[in-house]
Amino acid sequence: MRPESRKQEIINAAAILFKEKGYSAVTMRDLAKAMGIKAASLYNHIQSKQEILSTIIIGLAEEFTVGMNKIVNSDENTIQKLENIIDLHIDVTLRNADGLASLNNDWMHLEEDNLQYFEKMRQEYEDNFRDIVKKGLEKGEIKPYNVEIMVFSTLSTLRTLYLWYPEQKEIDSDILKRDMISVLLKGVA
Amino acid sequence: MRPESRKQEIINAAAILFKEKGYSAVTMRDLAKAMGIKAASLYNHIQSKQEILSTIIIGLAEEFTVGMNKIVNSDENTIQKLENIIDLHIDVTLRNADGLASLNNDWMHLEEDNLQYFEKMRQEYEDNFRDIVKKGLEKGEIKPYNVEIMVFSTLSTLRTLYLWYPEQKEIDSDILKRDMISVLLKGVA
DNA sequence: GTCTATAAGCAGATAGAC
DNA sequence: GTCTATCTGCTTATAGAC
Repeated sequence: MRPESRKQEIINAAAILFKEKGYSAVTMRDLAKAMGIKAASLYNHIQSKQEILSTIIIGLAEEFTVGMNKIVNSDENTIQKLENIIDLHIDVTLRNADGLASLNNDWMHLEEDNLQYFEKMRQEYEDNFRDIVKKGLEKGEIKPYNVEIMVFSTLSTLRTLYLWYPEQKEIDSDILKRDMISVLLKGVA
Repeated sequence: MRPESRKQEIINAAAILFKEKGYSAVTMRDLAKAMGIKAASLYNHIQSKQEILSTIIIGLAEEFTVGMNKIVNSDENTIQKLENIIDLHIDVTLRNADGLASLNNDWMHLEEDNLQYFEKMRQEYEDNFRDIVKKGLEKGEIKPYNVEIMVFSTLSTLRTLYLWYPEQKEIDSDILKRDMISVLLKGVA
């Protein structure tokens, strides 16, 4: 383990608490107790509770934005692009499952500019996803079901991985990727 | 519209607010404002904020428990059982999408007995789902992928329907059921 | 059934000592 | 970098008038 800055330690501890109870239900006193210090001491490292939340969420949202842009601009076919999106979500989940809880459930507690910035990134991510599916449908690379249903179904599974994967330590990440791709693309029946 | 009791009106208004900001971030003053009265007046109809939450969540959890028990005890094959589970989730979502937000995101704020009761129902629901998939796999009715991945993937899509379906008013509920069954059981590729 | 007034406690955050 | 002490405002909930 490489040493982390005190600020990053606080953010990591906060992400765990936010995952358990949600941003609004976690107090600075809860967070301080988890760090083994008093609440006032936290403010020597961070500016506000809000700064912790925005650091967690915006960083992750930017990772997804960068990853999706690479996939969209590649010249692979539709199925390969969908596989790469699944890969992207699994990779981010393995690296920061706790933070993804905040991104999924507490983004609405972002303030001002960060809220707008986040919503813009999320909208663009979904639009990119939808375009990939639409083009695949036009080219006959995927089945002619309702586009919104396919996008929603896949995305909601990938977005909820953070809740489930940490419990499944016995599943190797390569098997996870392979079976997740199979289940989402080819179904279970 | 049949007339609703004032208590039920309050619970419905609360479910909408809980969906938007989460249980902890919604104050009794917020709820009172939504109802057009003062916060103190709410207590003439309900005992506590906690009572509102448990009424929303426990009622829905019991609906899922009853529905799942019927499916488990039927003599249909695995694919039909999975279709019936999809049906169950779509039906409950159409009837009370707002309440499902609390069930999914705010169950951890239940207290004492209700928390234990909820967790027991959720565990049994997941166990029943897993058993259906396992038996289908043994009988060769579904594909030999990792059981946990299939259960998680399907269940996370169904659990997140509440976020997405209210936005998709142009999709007929029969088309939703048909394509949802196709996408989850047969995949998109 | 709704109101005003208010209790009792907890929230995020700051000041200043060590 | 952490502490104690404290401010200010907001939280759920109650009491009692109308």
